[in-house]
Amino acid sequence: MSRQNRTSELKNRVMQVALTHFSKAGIERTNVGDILKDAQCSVGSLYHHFGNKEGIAEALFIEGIRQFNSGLLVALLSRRTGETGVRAIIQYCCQWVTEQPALAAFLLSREIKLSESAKRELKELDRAFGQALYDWFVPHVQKGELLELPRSLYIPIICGPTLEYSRLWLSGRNRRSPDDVSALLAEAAWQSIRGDLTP
Amino acid sequence: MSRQNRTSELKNRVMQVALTHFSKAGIERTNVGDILKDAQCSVGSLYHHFGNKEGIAEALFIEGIRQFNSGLLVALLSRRTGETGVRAIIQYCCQWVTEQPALAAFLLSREIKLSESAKRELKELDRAFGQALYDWFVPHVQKGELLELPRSLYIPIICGPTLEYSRLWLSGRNRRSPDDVSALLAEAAWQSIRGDLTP
DNA sequence: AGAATTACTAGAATGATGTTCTAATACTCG
DNA sequence: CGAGTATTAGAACATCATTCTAGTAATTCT
Repeated sequence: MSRQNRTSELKNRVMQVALTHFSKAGIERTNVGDILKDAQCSVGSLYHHFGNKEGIAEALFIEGIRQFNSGLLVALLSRRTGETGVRAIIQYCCQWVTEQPALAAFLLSREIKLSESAKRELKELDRAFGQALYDWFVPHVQKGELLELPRSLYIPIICGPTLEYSRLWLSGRNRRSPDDVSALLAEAAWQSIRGDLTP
Repeated sequence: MSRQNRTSELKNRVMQVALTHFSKAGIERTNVGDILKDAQCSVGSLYHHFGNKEGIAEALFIEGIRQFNSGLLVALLSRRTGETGVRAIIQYCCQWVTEQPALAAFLLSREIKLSESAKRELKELDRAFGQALYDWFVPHVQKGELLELPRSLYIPIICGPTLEYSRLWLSGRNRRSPDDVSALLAEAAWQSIRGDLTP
């Protein structure tokens, strides 16, 4: 196997192992030694590839956001009405959280203090994602299918309940998975954002 | 001054100082030494009163939840209709977050890994709070003013958007404070939870 | 009041653990 | 092949969180 392949396998292994630990015990409480042992990685390699412990968390975080965003856009962009779009967003979120609880718990916990460079990278991801969403929304808002709101409110209003429910479920406080209640959450999201001129 | 008073002053001082640091840098990244210095407290005292660093966080967390819950109940319990109650909840949340951003940021970040005893204490707080809310809700649901939903969905649906918006604001990503947009959030909450038989 | 107990304070010493450093190894490309 | 670069390895180091031992001051008991 080429060096490139071995290296990228090592990095993936480290990230997987780290995710398991982080989502179980949080970043602070998982110690580097355990990651090294479980991923069969040396101190030197780890610090060469990730810089420090938070570097692993950053890589996981950015990768997770990237994956979530792109999946959401796929689910959304083919929808032709405000209502089907909003419902698709909620369904996607519920399914995503339910299917990868560890990654979801990690992304939803605000435990990571990002470095400046990670912040920049994430800001750019956010900007592009927000723009893509916005572009999808505008025509439906203009038609009156969806409420006109300050731009920064769309995501909280539509996704807030789902994210909050997900946090509760992930922390073990609710029995039914987000996927189990996605229809109710979708209905609530739709009612809160529908415009006056719904077809 | 009596010893009791001096001691409780010290504990408050430590908690205030710790909150400042925690909300600025997170629990992991604030070091005990700084808290000791800023609060003029000795190592021995701190560990005597709080057990360890997380102990301070726990005390802050529980105290914050207690304060938030009781204020919310005061705001809610005097309302006589589903609509005014729901709007009061949102307004209270927005105001609370806007007025004490440091405490809000700390409570909304899921950084704390609670000890078993703290978990128990918090669970009891949660139970009592949930019960009080539920008791207020039931009659309005029965009248058809509010939707009938699984119990675990009321809080996420009503408060989700507000909490999500608050998180974004607290992390510096939105200019307008929750209090500035509370009317919009209240309207969204109301639309998502109103029943079919609204008076 | 005086003695005994308890609550609290103090800071030096310890230990765990994240990170750096130096050196060695293996791959790649000219 | 040989020079340069990416990667690996683990010992050494540095930084804290925490523990320990000893002391002081308040409170309770007799």
